[in-house]
Amino acid sequence: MATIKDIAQAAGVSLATVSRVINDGPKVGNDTRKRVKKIMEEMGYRPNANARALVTKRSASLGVVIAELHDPFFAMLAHGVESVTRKNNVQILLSAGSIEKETELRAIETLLEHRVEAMVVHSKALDDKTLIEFSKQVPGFVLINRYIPEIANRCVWLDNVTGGRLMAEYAINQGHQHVAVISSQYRIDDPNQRLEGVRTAIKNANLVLPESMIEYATPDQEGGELAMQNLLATGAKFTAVLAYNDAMASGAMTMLQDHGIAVPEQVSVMGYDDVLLAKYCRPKLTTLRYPVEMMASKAAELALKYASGKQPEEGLTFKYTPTIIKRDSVVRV
Amino acid sequence: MATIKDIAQAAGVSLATVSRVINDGPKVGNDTRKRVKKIMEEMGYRPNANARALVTKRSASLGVVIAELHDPFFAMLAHGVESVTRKNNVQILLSAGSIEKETELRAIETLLEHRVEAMVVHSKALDDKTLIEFSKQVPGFVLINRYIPEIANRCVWLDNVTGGRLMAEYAINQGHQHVAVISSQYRIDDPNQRLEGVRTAIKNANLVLPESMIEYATPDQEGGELAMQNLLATGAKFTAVLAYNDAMASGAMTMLQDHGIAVPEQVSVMGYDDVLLAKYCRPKLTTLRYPVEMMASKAAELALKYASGKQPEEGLTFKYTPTIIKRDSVVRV
DNA sequence: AGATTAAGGGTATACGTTTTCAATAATGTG
DNA sequence: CACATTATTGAAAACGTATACCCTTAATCT
Repeated sequence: MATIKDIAQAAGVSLATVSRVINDGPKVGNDTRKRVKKIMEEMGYRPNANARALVTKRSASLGVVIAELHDPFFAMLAHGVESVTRKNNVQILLSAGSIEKETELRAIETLLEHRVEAMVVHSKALDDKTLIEFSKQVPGFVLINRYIPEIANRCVWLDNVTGGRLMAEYAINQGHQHVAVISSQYRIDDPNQRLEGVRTAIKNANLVLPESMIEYATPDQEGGELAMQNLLATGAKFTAVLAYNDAMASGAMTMLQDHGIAVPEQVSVMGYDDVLLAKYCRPKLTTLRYPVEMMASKAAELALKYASGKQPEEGLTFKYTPTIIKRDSVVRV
Repeated sequence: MATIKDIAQAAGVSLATVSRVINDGPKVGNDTRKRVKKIMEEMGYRPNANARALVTKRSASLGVVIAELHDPFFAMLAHGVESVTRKNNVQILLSAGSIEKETELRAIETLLEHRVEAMVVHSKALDDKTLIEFSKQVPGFVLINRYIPEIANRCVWLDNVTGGRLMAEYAINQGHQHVAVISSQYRIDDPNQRLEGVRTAIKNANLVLPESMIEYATPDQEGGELAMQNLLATGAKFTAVLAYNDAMASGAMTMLQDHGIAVPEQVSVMGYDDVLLAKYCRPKLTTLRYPVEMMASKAAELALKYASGKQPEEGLTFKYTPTIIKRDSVVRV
């Protein structure tokens, strides 16, 4: 592969001149510029990004750490990031961390070895201290779907407590007095916060949520089915089910229908996240919209901004609040 | 950030020795090795991947070109690749090409600038010649979901013609004499090949497929709805619908149900790809399994293998054949 | 005892860029 | 025409790492 040196030789100029042409530098004559460009074209020259990153100490790439790509939620996240990196001619370096401490750590470290100065990180397994430490090493370090007070201005997150509250309030306003909850068995922040919001709303309405009306399972369709099966087995009475996410909601609906219980006529179901599947399943899911894609774009922009030297403002954070998307899985009683 | 030089100084050894320690090189005593390692740990040393790539001419990363991340199909593809790169300690460089010539080209070129020697490429917009040219420049160049005879040993692809045939044969074997087809309006290879297979099967069964029974639309749920609407509007009679993919099938089902037509009792529907949604929608979709994830892993392994110097065998190619997944959207008539 | 070898470690160069500084040529000014 | 600018170019150093080659020293062999 042709290097800058080859071009210089072929054009009869110095390395410096060629470099200036490549970077549209100012101090080069019009005729030489044209000549060099022509030769670059002919020889199929391609700048070496590694050499460039080495000397400039800037990598023109952004690191992304997510859990699992085949989860639609993360696919949307990645897409949100990609749309802004493409605009800015920045390359994406992708690492999956699968919500495991070891893996998340290695993912970030690999990115660090590549000297990316911008990073969008989705981490649930690492503790606050570790992440704060990383944020000191990487100017454009941004967390998504997580809030850490000490680095609030690097956090793009969803207000899950409010989300949970909105969800429950909506069900209650639709006349539901007996609600069941299907939560995730992984005790990371998100399910806890959503549950907390739900509890608050129920308390405010002077209703009760017995522990027996809460089922925990894996946050996917199978988990939703299983949780609903357990709920039905206990013989508990409820007219609405609030699920941790859309996949669980979908599973719950399937199980209800399999038991001859009509959704939403006999039992209403609510999801959370508004991923693709919410529109595809039947009945269409009433859910809470988590604007991941928008948030991911925001995070990427932020990361790029901070990376380019702009200092994060103090006392600022990027909080989003989910909104109810009314479809067909909830009905007034 | 500490460099090899700093470590050498702190440890009172030469650069070469430190480098040897880092790479588990042979010519260094046990005690020095330990001492250097300890100092590296203390100073938080991290090798600079760019410098390393520059001097070794190897990048320890694999480039991936796909269309759009938020399409579940590509999310699964990316996931398949990721699972093998993680095992091999290789980083993913991701570029989206959105099935546009310009964008796909830029995506590959950016990857080339990073000097990745392994690449898994999903390209539909670039012509054979261009891709063959690239394959000469990148030792580990592998195409996924595309077949080019000249570089057959670098192609991991699905036999779409056979897939289309299997699909139609299944419907016919279930007694369906009048089938409609919903295809993609984008005239890239895939829909054409699938359609070709369908046509063959119908001809073999001495049935006919009038052009009026084929509708073209965007390959998503909306497209499926629209296509079905058009089909219904013409008043055509059919008992089975073969869709280009699962999303279109799902849209078609929705529209049928909205018109009070029961699926599968009155009309059977078949999808293609077997993405997540096929299991989530109601009735569950009978579809053709496209083992993307497995194929993507294969492609990644191949790319890494070729990149490490192993020559591609002549006269070899990696063809996969889809299989029918029987669920609930097709019924015997 | 001298020669040979092996182990451990150091020196220096290369990888492909960018960028600072100095040098030259071209242009303008009085 | 002499001088001061300005525009264009070149030489060289630096970025952080790997490695081929050379130099010690001590151990082994004849």
